[in-house]
Amino acid sequence: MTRRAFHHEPEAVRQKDLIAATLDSIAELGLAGATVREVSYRAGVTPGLIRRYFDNKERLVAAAYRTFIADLTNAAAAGCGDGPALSRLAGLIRASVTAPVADGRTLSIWAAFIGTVNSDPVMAEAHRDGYQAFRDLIERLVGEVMTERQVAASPQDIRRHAIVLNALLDGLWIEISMGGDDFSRLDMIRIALDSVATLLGIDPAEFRE
Amino acid sequence: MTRRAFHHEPEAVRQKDLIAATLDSIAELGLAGATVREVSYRAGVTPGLIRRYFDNKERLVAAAYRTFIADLTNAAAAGCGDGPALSRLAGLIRASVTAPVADGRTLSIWAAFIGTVNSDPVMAEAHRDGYQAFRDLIERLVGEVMTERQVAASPQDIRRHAIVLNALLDGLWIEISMGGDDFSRLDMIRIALDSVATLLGIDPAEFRE
DNA sequence: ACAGCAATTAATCAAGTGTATAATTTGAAA
DNA sequence: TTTCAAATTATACACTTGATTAATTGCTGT
Repeated sequence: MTRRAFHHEPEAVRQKDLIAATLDSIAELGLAGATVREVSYRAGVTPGLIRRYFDNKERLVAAAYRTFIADLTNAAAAGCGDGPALSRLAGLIRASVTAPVADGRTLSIWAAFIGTVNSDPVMAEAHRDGYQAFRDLIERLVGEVMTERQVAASPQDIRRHAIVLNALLDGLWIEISMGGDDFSRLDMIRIALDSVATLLGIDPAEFRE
Repeated sequence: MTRRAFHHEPEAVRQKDLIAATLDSIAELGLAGATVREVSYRAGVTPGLIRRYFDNKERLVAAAYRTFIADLTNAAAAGCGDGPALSRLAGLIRASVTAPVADGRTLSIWAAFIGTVNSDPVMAEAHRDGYQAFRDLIERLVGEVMTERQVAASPQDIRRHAIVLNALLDGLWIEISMGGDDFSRLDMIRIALDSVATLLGIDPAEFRE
């Protein structure tokens, strides 16, 4: 009997593949379905190999969470581009309510992770690190919009606006991603843009590009 | 050797206790920690007993989800009371951003469940049933507010407002429940009320009771 | 008081889990 | 071509999981 053929891969590639397989497993089978065997099978390797690249399964899952949150934040931020702050904000909003940021797969993975944060200190740390980034991004953007429009706004005002905007975007993202209602007939991008404009005291007409 | 003493309980009581134990386990240990043994231990019974009241562990978890969502919706709706639609809406908002609706335990359970909806058809059904209730509640309330204020609003307008309001409340609920930032210095109730008022085109001053 | 049934426990099982380790293969260096 | 460390596989182990079943207990009606 002969062993299955294999070939060496750089550490970075194997880690990336294992993390991708982990996220796929979680999305399709839930967190409970992301077993060592399932993940290794999807990554095209043998279960034992995982432990060469990650100390624990726990570490693998935590690494997958970090990657996931970073990718998600980047995907949202990628909608910003450059230009005036107002149009960057519009880009962020548009990206937040459309795929690939807003879709069922993303929500499933996110929820599975959030559900563990309370009981798993390792996950809690990974969470705290990654989640602040999005909040900071929005707060900075709101501040720039205010100065750009020469609106006097105290740091407290900006912070309040950022909290509310972040909440609205999170909520819209969840509603769209869950897909319970059919939003097909609705232009969710316009709804999001108009709502944000209203909250910031901006004429919605200025906000549509 | 003697067996442990026990006493009979009505079916409804045992089911309620088992569901409560399930939710406690999920909140404190995550969904993976809600094992048959852990749940039965917390409920003060033996693992085998679960199967007399629930066909599967899957059914138990799904039943726990139904109970959880129903209680959550009721807790939020309980803030409404009666009176003018505007003050009922304010009550709903206040309840949504304060404990026990908005707290870490609730969020953990919610997220754990949502993370399974995509991969578990039984959970998906339980989800779809329960989640519509909150949306309908908000939509009805928005409609009543509009007629009360004699503002002309088409069903589409009301629906749009309900979607946005629901998203904002969901998002604020999540942010507060996650507790990453310290909102201790901020009056989140006022922030929520002001934001909703702005979105509905109502003078925020009218909204504070 | 007691008979009988339903409720509950205790013990067990097969399957699946994460982990550990020895045996094997690969690929690059000499 | 040969060598040899590193990467990968295969196998095994101890443990936990959900489920099953027989034995026992509590309770209610008579």
